[in-house]
Amino acid sequence: MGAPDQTSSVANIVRDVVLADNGAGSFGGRVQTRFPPEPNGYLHIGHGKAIAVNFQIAAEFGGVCNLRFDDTNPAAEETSFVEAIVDDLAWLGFPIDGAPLFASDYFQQLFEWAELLITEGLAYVDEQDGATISEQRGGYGQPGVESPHRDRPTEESLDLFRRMRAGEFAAGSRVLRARIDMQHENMQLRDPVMYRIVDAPHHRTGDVWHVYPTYDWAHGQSDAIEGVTHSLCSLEFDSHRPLYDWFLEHLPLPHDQPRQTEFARLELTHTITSKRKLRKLVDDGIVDGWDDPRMPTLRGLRRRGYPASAIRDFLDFIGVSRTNSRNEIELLESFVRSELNRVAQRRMAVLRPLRVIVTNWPTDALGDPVVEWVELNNNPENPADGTRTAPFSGVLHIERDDFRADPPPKYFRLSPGREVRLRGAFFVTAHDYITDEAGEVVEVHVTYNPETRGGSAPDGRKVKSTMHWVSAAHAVDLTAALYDRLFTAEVPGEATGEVFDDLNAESLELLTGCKGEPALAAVEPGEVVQFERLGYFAADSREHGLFHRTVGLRDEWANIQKRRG
RNA sequence: UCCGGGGUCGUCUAAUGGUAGGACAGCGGUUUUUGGUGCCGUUUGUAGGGGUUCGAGUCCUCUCCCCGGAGCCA
Repeated sequence: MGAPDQTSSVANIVRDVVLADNGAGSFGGRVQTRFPPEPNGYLHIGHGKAIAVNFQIAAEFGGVCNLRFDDTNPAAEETSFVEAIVDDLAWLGFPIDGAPLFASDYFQQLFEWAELLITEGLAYVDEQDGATISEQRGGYGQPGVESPHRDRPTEESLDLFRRMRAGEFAAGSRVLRARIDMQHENMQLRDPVMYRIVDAPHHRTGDVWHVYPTYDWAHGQSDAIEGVTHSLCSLEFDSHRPLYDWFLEHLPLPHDQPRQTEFARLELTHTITSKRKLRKLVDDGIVDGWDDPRMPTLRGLRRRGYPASAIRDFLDFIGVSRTNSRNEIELLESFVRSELNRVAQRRMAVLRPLRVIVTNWPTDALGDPVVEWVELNNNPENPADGTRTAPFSGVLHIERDDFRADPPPKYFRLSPGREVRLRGAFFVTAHDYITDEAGEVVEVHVTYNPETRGGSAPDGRKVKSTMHWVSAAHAVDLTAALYDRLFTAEVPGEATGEVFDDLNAESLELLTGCKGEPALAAVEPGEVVQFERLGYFAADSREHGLFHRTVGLRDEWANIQKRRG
């Protein structure tokens, strides 16, 4: 028996509600959900959770999940976002069936239902300005004040509302309000606005409409029109639920009345999930765009080299609850590492080269160092990935960190007198090194042992360290852009945006002069390789020779150093 | 201030009123031609006080703390 399975594909809170409904015979046992983004930006990791929950709960209960764009505010919405969202959904692994749905397709129905509410005395046109309405709403524990237009004849409201639609009035001059209860303890029920006049053209309906429904008036109604049974949303809509229900209870619905259930949204440490802030990064040119590998957008993560399957596994694992929480980015990274460890090809590269001369390496008739090709595993985790060969010669580069003239305790890499293995090649022993005026080591001299070709000694003796290397004459220069956790910094500033404001182009850490073995040419755009001992890097899908750090490797030596202070 | 929602290891998340478990993070080993991977072990938790019960994370009660709500945003 293994460990109990705690990675339920659908979280308890949501499943329990569905199960209870099914048990009670609600919705005739039918389950239908929807993912309702507003097309005013790109999807990010936070949306991923909503996507996973909605699509998976539908799948688990044999239902469908619609992609419906909540395009009720023409101000910031664009068709390009619609296309990108459909695309990102497919990449994440939740391709939609056919064309997406739009709240804007229901504008006419919504309008007619609004007329119905007016007729029944449940809605009225208010012509006070926003500030006045807001003031009259009162405050927490404070009474509200009824609008002077609240009791106007229904015929008058109907007439005004139709003229609002026709564009007779200026934006902001009139709104349609639900007539509920100005003394309600829940502010959402104090005569909420259903329609406002907006002059901007809509990305789909153009200038046909001059009034647009608010979220509250559009969302539940759209759910009802589509036959959604379970409308899953985040915690901040909790106080909207009574309003969601109120509207639906007063309408002649074509299906059973949908039920709204709230759960906590996904937050991650070191990660900005505010669309507003992400947009600012793009608008201010601090990042290249929405797909900049430093962005937590799905396309950013994609370009950074995060496998979609790893994101899905993570989303699946964290579950859903009503507890406000913030997951550690390390947990996501562990899923990324685990997938990449399985599939990523291994390559050798050095970021900060240190020249190594093999003093006893043979030369040919012309006096040039001999070149020998050695065989290396592409991925020890998967022998089926085969081997490759790399050229070895008398002048090499190793990582600067891999040599210490004066090694501290527990340092197993190269140092004077110490024998180490150069991966797949030979054992070498350092016997000398050269420093510059500043005392920096600039060159190390080693001797190799011809008996150890392939990396093992005939006498079976062990070495404590195996190091990666590249042949200086054969190495290719890469520009490895190491975007690490940028928008990031711990919580205090993150929530308020202070850290965000500190960001600038200089924050970018760019390392150049990276040397890599020729086999790198075989890396396809977008493909992720593991540079041994350095981490996982994604070859950029657009710019040749550019690599993004996907995620680092666990580094025990770094931990040892950290502990020593 | 009023209403609503929450509070289980450091972080997330489990536990028909019946042994508080898992993952990540940490720590210590071990294996290893990556200080990677794997494997083994291990530290740490029910916000607090009362109560009901043979037995409470779970039920009752009081207190404390956190989050959300007064857009013509979603």
